[in-house]
Amino acid sequence: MGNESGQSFCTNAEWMGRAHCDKCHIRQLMLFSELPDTAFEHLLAPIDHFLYPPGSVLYEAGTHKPFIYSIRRGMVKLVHAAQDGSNRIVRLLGNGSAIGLELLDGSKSYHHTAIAVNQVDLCKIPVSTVRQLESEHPALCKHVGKQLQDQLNIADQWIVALGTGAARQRVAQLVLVLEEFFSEDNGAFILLNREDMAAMTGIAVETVSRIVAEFKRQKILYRFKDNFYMCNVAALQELSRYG
Amino acid sequence: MGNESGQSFCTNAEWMGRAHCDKCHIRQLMLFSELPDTAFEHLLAPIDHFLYPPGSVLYEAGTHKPFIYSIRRGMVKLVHAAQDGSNRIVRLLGNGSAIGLELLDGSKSYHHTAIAVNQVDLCKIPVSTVRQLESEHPALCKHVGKQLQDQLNIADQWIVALGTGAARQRVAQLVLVLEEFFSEDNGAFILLNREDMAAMTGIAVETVSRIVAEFKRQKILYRFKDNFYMCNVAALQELSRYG
DNA sequence: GAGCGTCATTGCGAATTATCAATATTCAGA
DNA sequence: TCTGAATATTGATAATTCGCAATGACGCTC
Repeated sequence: MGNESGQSFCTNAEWMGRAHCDKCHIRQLMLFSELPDTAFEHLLAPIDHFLYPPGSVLYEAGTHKPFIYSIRRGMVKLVHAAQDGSNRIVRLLGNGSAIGLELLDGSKSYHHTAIAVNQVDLCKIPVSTVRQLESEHPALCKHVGKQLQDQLNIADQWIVALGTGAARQRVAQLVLVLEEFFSEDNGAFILLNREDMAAMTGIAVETVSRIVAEFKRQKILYRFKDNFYMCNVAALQELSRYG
Repeated sequence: MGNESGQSFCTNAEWMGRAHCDKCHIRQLMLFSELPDTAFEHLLAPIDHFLYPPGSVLYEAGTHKPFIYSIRRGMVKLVHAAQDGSNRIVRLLGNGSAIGLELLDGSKSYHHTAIAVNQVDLCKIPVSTVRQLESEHPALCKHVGKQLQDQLNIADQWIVALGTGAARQRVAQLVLVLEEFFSEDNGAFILLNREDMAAMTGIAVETVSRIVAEFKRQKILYRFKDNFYMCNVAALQELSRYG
């Protein structure tokens, strides 16, 4: 159960400039979808746009910087660190998700540590800006609510799929989650390292490795290119149900 | 892992009359806290007030009735039923929590089955009423967001505390959760039955029973009265960390 | 291409947990 | 108080999973 996670604390984020929300080509996916272009004309604090390399720590649990983040592209893991040094991945979020929303609800600090899994492209939004926009555009409040509801759905799925059943079932479910939410256009997805997979399912690293290796031998899971994999969805669904 | 759950579908709810939100003595705890008394003057659809006996099914996953529920008193479990007949308890909610909020986000049906654990006193609020109030009082939207954030926090805690570690640790955490969130004024709390405890932790019923019995022998957990128990919090915290 | 560090895989014995079956306890009614 | 049904506890054994250590695979640098 213990995974020490030697995640290096590199925050060599590359600043990509001020965000131009009014011209953002993916705004319909983001937190500010449906706000009028004019909403961004009088912002008191700037929204910055960053590119983080894999492994970057976006923020740490217990700290407080007055920013929330909207993920344009890439995968972020929300990690809960236990006192004994082990850590559990609570949630995996991708394109269009907003993180750090607990700050909007009055929380003094972030509830998790957020770490970039691959290269992450995001906008860093001051809490004050969100509040300003919320007061001028009450509709934004609904979008925040929608984000929360989405994350609640993901958390529930996590509990049900990754927290129930034997190890083989959980790993099968995990691969299905990766396939469903994080596959690229070509249908391939990043297979996380075994340590992360263990931290997501609550299973020992070696056990995860054994099961993944088994899936590979059975050709249920196979490498597509680099660290991208593809899988036999039907076979995994069968496994996830009946072991 | 398989628990068939012979939960009887009894919905012998006792109607307690129309709710008078403007005079509700616990409104500050509820979804409509901080709305002015006048907010309730022109409601198009009525808010009803019910008392449900233990075991009542408030609603079932996949169905849709246009109501959300605000729990005034009592404990409700949100259950996810798997195809194989087993079921997992995703969340336990009590006084002041609102359930069925997924309907506000456009979901066509409830995401879980909601079952009263003990006697539950709640208000049944038409979705249309919430929408009406939201449009007249944008502040309500924030309260819905707060409810969602609260539930997300609970779900995260569930993942971390009840989904990680060995069986003994999980059961210890579960008892601590019951103690923290559901103890009465006298500090005692209902110890759920073993089947429910198993469905919350993802552990076999017999294993849960063994561990609970062990706790009782060690006087870490002891009966206070009827089905109310008290526990040694420090000892359980120790156990939850180091097995 | 050799050397090196990191991560994945595998073997193996120990510890934990599931599962089936039997026994005890509790609780609601009669 | 007695009785039967539902729950809880316990025993025994099989299956799974853990945890440690060894080995293998891969990428990177020199």
